[in-house]
Amino acid sequence: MNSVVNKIISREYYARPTLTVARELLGAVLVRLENGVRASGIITETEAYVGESDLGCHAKAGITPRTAIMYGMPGSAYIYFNYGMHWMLNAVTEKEGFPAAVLIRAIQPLEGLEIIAVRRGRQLKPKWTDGPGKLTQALNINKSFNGVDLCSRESGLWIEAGESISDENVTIGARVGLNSVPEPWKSMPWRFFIKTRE
DNA sequence: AGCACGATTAACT
DNA sequence: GTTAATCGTGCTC
Repeated sequence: MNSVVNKIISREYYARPTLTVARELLGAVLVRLENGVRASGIITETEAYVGESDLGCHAKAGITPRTAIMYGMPGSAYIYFNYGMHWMLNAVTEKEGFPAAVLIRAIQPLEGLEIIAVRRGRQLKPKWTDGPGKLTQALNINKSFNGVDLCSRESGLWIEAGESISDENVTIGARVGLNSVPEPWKSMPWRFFIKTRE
């Protein structure tokens, strides 16, 4: 697509502090390969969920069947079902044993516009992938990807390095949707997004 | 076994 | 701004 070779992001990258990974994933490219066709998008919004002490993080409940993935290998996909209808995609971070992940909240469609249009065409184009439940719908990501290795192309889902985004183009704020989460967790500035581009 | 609720979305007033 | 849709998960009984 562009001049940058499609370089997949390594496990060492995900093994770093979650806030660092959340910030640096902005500009990276989320890729879904399905039947030989690539559908992808530039990551434009992320949120960090960090450990059992973070009361906004599912890991606050400790190890359960659902959260076990977050305690596992960095670079794994943690996918959960919310509000009875939406799949949420996260990338597991930090060292194995420490439960944390980055929620991918939005992307800007890059490749596979045709297939994305089939799945999201009922909505206006700017709304195709501007929410966590929307991008999983657009790229056909569901429960079957829970636990897959994002550092490998085997599963058909991975993340590639992209343009790096400078600080002046990034907005940082409180995470979204944590309505009943107590302070200070509710207001932690752990949401990162790229300022409006053209 | 039953229950309340959620890291949301789309449609509607 | 308000609300229905819709069900897995973790907690209580």
